[in-house]
Amino acid sequence: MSTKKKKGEKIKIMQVDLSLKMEEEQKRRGDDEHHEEEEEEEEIKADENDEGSDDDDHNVVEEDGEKREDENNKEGDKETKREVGQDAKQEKPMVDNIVSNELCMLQTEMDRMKEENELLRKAVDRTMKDYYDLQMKFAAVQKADHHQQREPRVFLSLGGDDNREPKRARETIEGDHQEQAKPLLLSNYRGGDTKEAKELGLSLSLQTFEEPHEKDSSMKELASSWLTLESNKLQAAATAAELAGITSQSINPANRKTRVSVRARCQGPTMNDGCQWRKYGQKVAKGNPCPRAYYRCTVAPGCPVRKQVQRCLEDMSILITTYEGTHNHPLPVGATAMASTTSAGPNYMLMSGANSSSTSNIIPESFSNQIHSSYLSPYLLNSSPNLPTLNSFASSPSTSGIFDMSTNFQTHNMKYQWPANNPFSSNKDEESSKSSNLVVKLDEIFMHPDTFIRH
DNA sequence: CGTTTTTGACCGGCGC
DNA sequence: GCGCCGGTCAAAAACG
Ligand SMILES: [Zn+2]
Repeated sequence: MSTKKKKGEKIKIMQVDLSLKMEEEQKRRGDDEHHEEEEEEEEIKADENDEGSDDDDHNVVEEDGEKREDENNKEGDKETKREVGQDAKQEKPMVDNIVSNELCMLQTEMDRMKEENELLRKAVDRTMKDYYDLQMKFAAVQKADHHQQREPRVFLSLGGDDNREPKRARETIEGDHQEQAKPLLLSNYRGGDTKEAKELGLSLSLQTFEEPHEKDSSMKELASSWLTLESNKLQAAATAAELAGITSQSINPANRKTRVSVRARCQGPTMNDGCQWRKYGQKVAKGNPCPRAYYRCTVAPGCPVRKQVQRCLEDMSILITTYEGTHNHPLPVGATAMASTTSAGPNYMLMSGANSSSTSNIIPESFSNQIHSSYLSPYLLNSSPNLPTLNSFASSPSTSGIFDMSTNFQTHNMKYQWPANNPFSSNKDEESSKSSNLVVKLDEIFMHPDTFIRH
């Protein structure tokens, strides 16, 4: 394959590193007011996770609800304030003064916070806009000089062979990411040395292969982007991407192949992404003792989408799944976002800076096993499907931050063991609980992670 | 009995 | 041209 790519096909890898610090910052500040109260609950939950880790669904649902409440809290502030005020009035005169003083202070404080919050929010919006503009420009530039690759890197998403060179590249590149990702989300992150930090991401990579003769035409339409949004927006984004992908499909039927490779911790032979697949072949790859399995989408008769699944040879618990092509049909309800990722290909290319080829995309097992993406989910549709802007749920380091399910890494001894129950230690769970909340925002797309990948 | 998996044959690209 | 290799086909087997 590698040879193929080198020669016959041109691969453009565009990497946009989006860290959106602003957003994160804002988020943190904005949410802190509420999180402080909830942190305890979260931790408790984390503990629960420790013991019975298999009730992912359950937890997710709960946490999801929680999360929404959390979001609502901002609006609820006013009410809260008033209520407090009323309460104060009912207090005895003695205390009254003190209380009212405190109240005033608190109120002013709150107002201040609100203002700040708004400012930050605006900042975020601005940033997003800017980013989008940049993205567009980038696309334009890409158009213009697609012959001179900016950061052309050839990588393969699968196969033992491609782990060599790309790996280096990834490491260097990811070095940057880590530094960003770490501060961003993992404030409590402790495990980290570089290697581990690498895993921070749930990054998804997409490659576009252009048929030689189609280079020019297809190139024009291609824009690769990484975007990160607030996690709840991610859904919308994903959906948008899906929809976009589908529509564009009809217009522009797969004249280019997209590839998405996903790494997930998964014990089963394949991860259940909600799509229907028929196995049509199996081969042992050269460098890897583990056989590679080839599947074809059977959801619709003529669907060209294929996927290949192979265990990572470095860590057998990791399953590398590479999706290729674009579905010619809507995905079934309950299909994984991953499975649909390819549909985003035509419009948005996601590239993991880290270049997927080797390690960038890792999704916790539970995650990979039960992600529903709900194509056409009402929730998703609500969120604002038309933003042209968007992002891919599966993108970059920043996203990875968002999904940050990666935080935890432990010893290296856990190869081959990915216990049904949470194998990891407590502090990790702390983190995971937090991240799970984040993840939950993506609810239908991602599920609460119970295991994590480390490398 | 229809569908999926298994598995060796087959094919095309590529390097030598 | 030959052999290697990744990928696919398809007949047979397994499955439900
Ligand atoms: Zn399909």
